[in-house]
Amino acid sequence: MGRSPSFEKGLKKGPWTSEEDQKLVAYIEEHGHGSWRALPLKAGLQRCGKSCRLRWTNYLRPDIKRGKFTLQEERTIIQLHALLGNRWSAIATHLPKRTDNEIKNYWNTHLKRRLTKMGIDPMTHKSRTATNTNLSHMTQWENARLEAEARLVRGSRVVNKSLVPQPLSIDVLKPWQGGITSSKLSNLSGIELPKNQNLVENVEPPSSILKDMSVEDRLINTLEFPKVEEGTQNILEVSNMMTYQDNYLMETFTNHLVSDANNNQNCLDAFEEDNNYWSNILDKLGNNTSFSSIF
DNA sequence: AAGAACATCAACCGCTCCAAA
DNA sequence: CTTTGGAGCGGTTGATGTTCT
Repeated sequence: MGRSPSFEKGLKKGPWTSEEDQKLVAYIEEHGHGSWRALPLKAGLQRCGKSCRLRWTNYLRPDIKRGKFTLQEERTIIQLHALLGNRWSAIATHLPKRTDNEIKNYWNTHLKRRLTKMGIDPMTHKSRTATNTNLSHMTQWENARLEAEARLVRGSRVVNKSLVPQPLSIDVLKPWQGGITSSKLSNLSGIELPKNQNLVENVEPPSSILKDMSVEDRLINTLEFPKVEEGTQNILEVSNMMTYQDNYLMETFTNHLVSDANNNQNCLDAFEEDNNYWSNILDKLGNNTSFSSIF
């Protein structure tokens, strides 16, 4: 509901001059930015505070890395986009010294097009060829999860509606930033976890190790499938597990996409291995027919 | 050499979120 | 509880640069 800059008259727009840059940098280095709205007047700039903030955070800030994205950075962006969608600021927090604007531009001008050329839908990160059997399990997981959530919402099999699974995948990186606990996860997801719910403890990352790990390594090492004793799984557990598995599958798949970007078949072969891994786990759960049968 | 087409990216706009009054 | 306004986010634009014909 903030007042739009368009209400503010006589302010300069368009590209910044080096003189304006110098004024802004000099002011912030001496006083800090403080209130962005008040800054332009104090710094002697004919700009709105919003424009100043943008110029500083996206261009003038000293801790900004510019130039070509590395292969590692590209991998991270694709993986995080698969997990987080177009949440550029969230993605940027995992790419040191890169701004959300820069990542967004790079995605739109390079990565999106590259995935499209490879036959991958850049929004869903799934193959456009629906008949591709290598991806069938992913589709099953997603469909089954959505169906289950729909059922839960209708209340058909849930006693406590607070147990309706929330889209944990969206915020799945947040708990890793400070080590996950049951209460933290509850706060983040809105789910009130039952006391005998052991899933969270099973996916808790070793925080002492976690802090020194790259995002990629965290993904690989954190998304371990929790042990579930026969007969103890409930809708919430299974749905949460599926969310984590979706993320794991997407992560491994994008790894192969980027590292072997020119060879689709190799990507898919490698992905099949990962997919088989999860199929084996399903077998251990005693669900040999399909993912949907869990529900 | 010229201009059309395409690519890039800084910057803007409209919107939401959230803390403070 | 409601209102206000600052901060931040994501989508989009448009100026500029590069490649193609």
